[in-house]
Amino acid sequence: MNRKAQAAKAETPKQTDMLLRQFIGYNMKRAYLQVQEDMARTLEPLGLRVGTFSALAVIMGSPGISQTQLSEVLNIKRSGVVVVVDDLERAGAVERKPVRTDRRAYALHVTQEGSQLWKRAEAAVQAHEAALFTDLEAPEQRALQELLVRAARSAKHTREAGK
Amino acid sequence: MNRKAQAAKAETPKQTDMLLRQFIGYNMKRAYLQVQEDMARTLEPLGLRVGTFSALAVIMGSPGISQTQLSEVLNIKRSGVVVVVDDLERAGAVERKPVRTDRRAYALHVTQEGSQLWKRAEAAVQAHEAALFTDLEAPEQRALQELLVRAARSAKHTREAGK
DNA sequence: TATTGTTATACTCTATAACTATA
DNA sequence: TATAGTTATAGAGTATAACAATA
Repeated sequence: MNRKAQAAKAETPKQTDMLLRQFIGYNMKRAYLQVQEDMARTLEPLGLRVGTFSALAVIMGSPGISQTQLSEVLNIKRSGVVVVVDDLERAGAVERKPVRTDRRAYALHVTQEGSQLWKRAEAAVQAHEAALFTDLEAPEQRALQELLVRAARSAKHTREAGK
Repeated sequence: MNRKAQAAKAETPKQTDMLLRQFIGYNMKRAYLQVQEDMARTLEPLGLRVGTFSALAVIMGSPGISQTQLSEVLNIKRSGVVVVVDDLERAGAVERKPVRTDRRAYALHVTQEGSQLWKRAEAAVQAHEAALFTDLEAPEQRALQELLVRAARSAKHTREAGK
């Protein structure tokens, strides 16, 4: 890229998206995409993607959970869970154990290897988020957390009420 | 779904994702996905998707913008812009006008029809966000807005510094 | 040589639908 | 009949790479 093009690029951020900035949804999208891209890069060296990282976390926190339950927590379809669990099982992080009371279902468990992987991944993401949000004071980060949770809940309620 | 399954589903929200809730990125994702789904439904009757809505807004705010500039604002590749602009042009909302000084480029302009479409879409999304976030007081909504903008900026700075 | 818009192609994530084996 | 997991397939959104026209 030549000097002229670089200069033009540097000038671009003069808010050509002014009409969009008024929308919470738009700002959510921009913030999310920024963060998610970095998240993926942080997890890659550990052999995880955002989806497998999330699944590993849920199975860690709820040993014995079924794939159907996992699909509800992660808000994806059962068919999508198969791929994610296949991936984690191939990596030796998770096991499908038979359920005595229901031979159709699997109980998902994190292996010892998976447990260690989780610890490393959790620490990596914690460190990464700490670095990522240095421009926000700790109370501001907590405020953001709370507002995001409440916004998601509000949106969910509104949708479910409007059926 | 029978009664037993419904009961099980109703019980599910006992925070099996506890280990994920600590991460801002996770809460951003959940909130964003909730909102984006509703956004898409709001725009559908107007013949718009989230991507074409955003592009229309930017072209409204920056008449004569080129496709390359648009790709930078929207954070997508030039090849992706072609599809979006094709869509808006087919709908009669946007025109590609030749640029005298550069015969390779197009200057994008919103037609009168497109301008009216934008007004309807803007009002629809405003109304929808107002309904969606009723659980948040107006000052909280503003605080969320500001924190999202700063979080995105912080993440961007961190990434660019870490090259 | 570099850039604009374009096309063709591929990849990721997710959804839908049909299937099996159990319940 | 209904459910758990699976498979095959398709769609949306985006990326990469190569191209013609123009700078």
